[in-house]
Amino acid sequence: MTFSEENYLKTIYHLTTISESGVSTNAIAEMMETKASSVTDMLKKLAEKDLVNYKKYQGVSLTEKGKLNAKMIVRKHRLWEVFLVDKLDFSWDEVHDIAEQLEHIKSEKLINKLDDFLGNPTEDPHGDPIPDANGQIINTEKHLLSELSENQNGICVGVKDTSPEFLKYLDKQEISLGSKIEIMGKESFDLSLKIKLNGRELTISNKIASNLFVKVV
Amino acid sequence: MTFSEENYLKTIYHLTTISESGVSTNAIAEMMETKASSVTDMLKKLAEKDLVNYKKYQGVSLTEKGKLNAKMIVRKHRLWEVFLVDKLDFSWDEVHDIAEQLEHIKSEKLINKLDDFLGNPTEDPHGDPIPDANGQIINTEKHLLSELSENQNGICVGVKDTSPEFLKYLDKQEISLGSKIEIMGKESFDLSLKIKLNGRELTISNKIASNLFVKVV
DNA sequence: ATTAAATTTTAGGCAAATCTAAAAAAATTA
DNA sequence: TAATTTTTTTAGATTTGCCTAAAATTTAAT
Repeated sequence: MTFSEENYLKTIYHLTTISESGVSTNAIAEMMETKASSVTDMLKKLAEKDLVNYKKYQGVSLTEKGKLNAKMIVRKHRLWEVFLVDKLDFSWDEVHDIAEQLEHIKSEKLINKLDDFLGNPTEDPHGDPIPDANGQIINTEKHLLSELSENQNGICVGVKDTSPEFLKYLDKQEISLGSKIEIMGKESFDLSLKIKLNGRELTISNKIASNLFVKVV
Repeated sequence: MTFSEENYLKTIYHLTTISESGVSTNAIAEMMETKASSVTDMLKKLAEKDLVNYKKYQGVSLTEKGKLNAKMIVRKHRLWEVFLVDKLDFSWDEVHDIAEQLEHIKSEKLINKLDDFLGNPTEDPHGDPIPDANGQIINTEKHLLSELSENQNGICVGVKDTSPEFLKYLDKQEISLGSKIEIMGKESFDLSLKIKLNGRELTISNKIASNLFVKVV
């Protein structure tokens, strides 16, 4: 499989997990910052290889084969991210672009040895699940912090927005995966939250709270 | 720089270190298992980018810029090999093909952090020197084991032939980097050597001895 | 010094992945 | 439902990297 084919597969996979239904040509084009006509070309090629179900004008979905391939790419991407953060001491806002390259390295043995070396992690530095060697994914129940009500407690398990800007903000506030968050109060006017984090009280906007995933405890 | 350009640069670099003089189109084609006409095409492109000095029918050499680029690719290749062997527990005959892919990952920060993580090694698992971040190479004086005479001692510092077959043979004989080798005797008929290795005596052919680099002690 | 052989380059083509512009189909709206 | 808008596909070019076959150049041999 070429890099380009892998990138299309990954994009279709991500779009499917967001909306479940068939994926449109335009949605793919937009996410990949390419033209719809280029997408059509590639979809034909992927259909030829039995990686997607494609019918003209009808949108596209992954076949089982395609889904497994996509999961393996996601697996590689997220394992490399763990490597970069845990072993090479990158911060979580820096790793995406490098992992984007590393995810295309072809060697099953490599990725499985890397998995062991990292201690078989189940989540990447952003809290997203890492598929195992068979494509199995363990999903921890997660909620947006903004959905919790007063006096509920959560542990930060992931982010919705993964942009460097947001991640840097979190670093500044010392919010990271595993942080324990208590909802002290919710301002009904703007939905901002007063929370207790690492023993310290602070206020965060609804925009922040709706991009933080927590596990309710 | 594309993968293909990087591969050409690396090939020219390796051919230059072997023979010093200008590199011929055919030599490149042979090493890369491609056609001479393809090489010509690429040489024009590299010359355009000021990475090689190229005159029709006159062979090619690297510019300073080209040489530095090539060294950085070699640096990446060899650091990744160290990672694979030291951290992921690959054996030295398995790492070449994977490193061949990893060497094209683009991120200076990544490679320098990897370098630190590995403890700034100066040699790869085959004993070949690793250029530093500035392209500087520390060359240890090395000789072929076959060039030593009776009663001289050496420490294995590298291999000339890096084929999996040869490397597996060495593993079987328990010869690795750092092994101390004493020349007990040399058979004038076939130039085979009787050596002492890790306290144990064994006989090796001239073919083996002329593919093992040692540091004389 | 010619001729023959080997090397290298040019010319023309092909496949992958992209693009623009135009045509076709589907969805939306009046 | 008919017209309009949006989405999607097709048609035709372009670029990169490769190929084959033929021409040009250099090297070697007689």
